[in-house]
Amino acid sequence: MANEKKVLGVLLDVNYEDTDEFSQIKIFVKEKKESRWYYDRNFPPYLYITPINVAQIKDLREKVFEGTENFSILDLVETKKEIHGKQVWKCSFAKVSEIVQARKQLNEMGVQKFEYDIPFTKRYLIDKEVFPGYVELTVEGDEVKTIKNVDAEMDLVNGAFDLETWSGDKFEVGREPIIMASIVSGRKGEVYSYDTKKVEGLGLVDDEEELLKKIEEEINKFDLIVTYNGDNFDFPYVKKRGEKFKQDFLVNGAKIRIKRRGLDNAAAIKGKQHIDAYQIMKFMQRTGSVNIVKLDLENVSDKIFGIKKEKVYPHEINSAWEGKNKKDLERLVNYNLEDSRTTLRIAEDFLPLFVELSKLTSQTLEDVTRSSTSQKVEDLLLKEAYKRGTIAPNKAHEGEIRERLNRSLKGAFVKEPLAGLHENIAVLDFASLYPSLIILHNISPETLNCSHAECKKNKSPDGTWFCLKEKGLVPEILEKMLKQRLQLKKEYKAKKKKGVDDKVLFAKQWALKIIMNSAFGYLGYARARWYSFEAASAILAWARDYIHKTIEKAEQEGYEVLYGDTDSTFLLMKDKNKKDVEKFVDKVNNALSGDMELEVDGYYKRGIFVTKKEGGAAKKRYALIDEKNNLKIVGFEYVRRDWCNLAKETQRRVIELVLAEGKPEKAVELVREVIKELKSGKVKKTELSIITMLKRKIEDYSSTGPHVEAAKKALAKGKDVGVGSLLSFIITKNGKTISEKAVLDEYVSEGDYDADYYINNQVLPAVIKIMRELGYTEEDLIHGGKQSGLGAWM
DNA sequence: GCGGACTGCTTACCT
DNA sequence: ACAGGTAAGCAGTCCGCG
Repeated sequence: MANEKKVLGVLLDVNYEDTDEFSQIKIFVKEKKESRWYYDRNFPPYLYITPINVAQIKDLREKVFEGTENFSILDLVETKKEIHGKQVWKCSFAKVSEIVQARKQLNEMGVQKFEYDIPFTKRYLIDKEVFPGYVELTVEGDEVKTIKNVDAEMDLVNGAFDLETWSGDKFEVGREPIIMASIVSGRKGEVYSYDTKKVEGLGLVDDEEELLKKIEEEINKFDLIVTYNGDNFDFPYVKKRGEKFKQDFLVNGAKIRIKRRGLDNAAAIKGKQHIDAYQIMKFMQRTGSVNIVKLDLENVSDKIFGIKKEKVYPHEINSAWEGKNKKDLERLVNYNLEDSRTTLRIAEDFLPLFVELSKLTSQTLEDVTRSSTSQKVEDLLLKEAYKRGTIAPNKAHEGEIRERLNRSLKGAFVKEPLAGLHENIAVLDFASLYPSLIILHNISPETLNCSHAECKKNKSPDGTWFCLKEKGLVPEILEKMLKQRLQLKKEYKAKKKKGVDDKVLFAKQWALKIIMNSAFGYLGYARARWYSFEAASAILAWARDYIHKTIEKAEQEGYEVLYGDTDSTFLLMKDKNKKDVEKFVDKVNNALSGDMELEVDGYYKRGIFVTKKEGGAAKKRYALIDEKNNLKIVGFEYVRRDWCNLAKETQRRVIELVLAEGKPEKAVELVREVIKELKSGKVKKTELSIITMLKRKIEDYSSTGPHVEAAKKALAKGKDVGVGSLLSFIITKNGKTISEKAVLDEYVSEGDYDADYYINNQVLPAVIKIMRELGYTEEDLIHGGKQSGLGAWM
């Protein structure tokens, strides 16, 4: 074509808009010199149907084609695809809205429909087999003719902003003025305000309206705009304040859209990507990649970057801004700036991971930083299913979901440990157990109980079997991913040896790991398109089988098996050494298929398992120490946020004294010191706070524990405690029951705590379970018994 | 009327 | 709003106790 030209740039955003006649895809591409929208007017929305017979097709054509309904079918063509043994037809429409209309009509006609609820922009990326990132386009004017990804580094401008607002007596988005804002990009950082004093590093503008304009101007320069909770705070705030001044806050020439996303909001900006770093942190927390008690910027900065950050509390903001005290104003300016800096840093640290997740799932960064792991798995499956030419299963209706939820899966096997102190422990585990099982046994919804007699060889311990002739969708994808990840890990290690820490390589393998590890959960997730009770159940049955057999073999080799959970086996080495253990692992692996691999997770010189309250040894709770004296504490109070710091820290030190030094007498001494300290009334609030999440609305609790009662009291004082908030409370002296005594720590004065509670319900229980295994009783801890050693008694 | 045993509800953890 | 398995605290109730 004469007017065709090639364009290289970064595909940043995908949208669509309606003309009078049709819906058109528009994509935002950042080129070297300019950024602009291109349109694809040759991609109509569509769905699939399986008509019952020829008459029905004719009927569809006649009745519907001519627009006798409030929609018209653009095209109705036969495809080579099949579902449930029926021929599939592709039915296209001019507008997205017509699909919604047609769905009703098709229901009435009794025509089965598929893939009718895939968002149009998602559909586009799937069908074009393209993901957000570097692309090469051929265009004619503003029209996209072809699009494909090319391998190149993205060159985007990232920037963060953060608002400070006047702190009124009621917290409501947009209610009070914005009084300060910081904007950071690269090393550059600026803070703006008005109506206040001049201090170092603070730029002054005329008024709030000017401040809004300034923010608008600055963030328009960015491709990726980063905030911390901008979905629910910063963006809705500037939007509301803009409306108040009858001056819409515009980014890229468009208003900010606050979209509903499940139970949450998301602030979307056309042609740019809004990255909410708080959503990133929540995702990292959910997937267990980080474990931070509270996800405020101070904690995140400290725990992720090791940088302490000073907080300015809401009640300090107003007077600081008024500027009576220059120091306070400077503190506020610095706080505002550091919030943006930390925010940008979080985004830049984790963005490589999300870029890779975006490539895998073909979703924009905006989506991939906000979607759940199950959504990511589903996006990947939709994409890969399209490539294979298979039709995606429909989403289940509520009734079906309820039925699915009624069936519960039998889970993994957990061996009851041997309680007590143990020496020389080897921990073995299966590498990526569930993905390996899925690949090895070709477990997928569509390979279940196939009709070939010979596939019954591949029978799971719970009786179902999986096809051996055709590779299933899920195992096919996982196999590719597993191989790729192994390769990436190898490359990463090789580079690291040369002193290069390749963050992109690391992110690539990390993204694969996250998706692979979620595949099993996805199959058992009631709302999944590819839900399969039988597949999930078979995976678990095989997993139980493998760990049982591993334990059995170890015992045959003369090991005593201390403990095991799901994919791990703890061996007592006794007279055996590391070489023996490795030999045993090799032997097991030789008997296994190549897809399965048992590995040595680590060797530990000592470890402790404890006795449960009601007798028997506690599962999922233990502590280990290796040759280098690294402590690994699992499941105990120490790792739980709903125990106070004092109890947790005392427990850690007791474990350390017992495992590293073998000095229980010192532990007794320590505990007695702590008790004395508690009795003195001098222990600080920060040591006594217990953190518990309010998981539902207050009125929905049938049993109100301490955190609920503390929330009630706070609510009465006008504090906003909503579902999902982390409550930090203290057991005070006032009240009868523990719940009555519970008060949020911000309302408690230093020294007002129930020492008996903290001794008997926090410190002692956390510590006695360890000491009991060494023969100590609660009495010994309180009164300092056994200091002279056991010998004196015996 | 009191204390221990037990139950149900609740949360956070492990793999 | 990915799965099940697990421990344990707290509130409330039951039970036995002349």
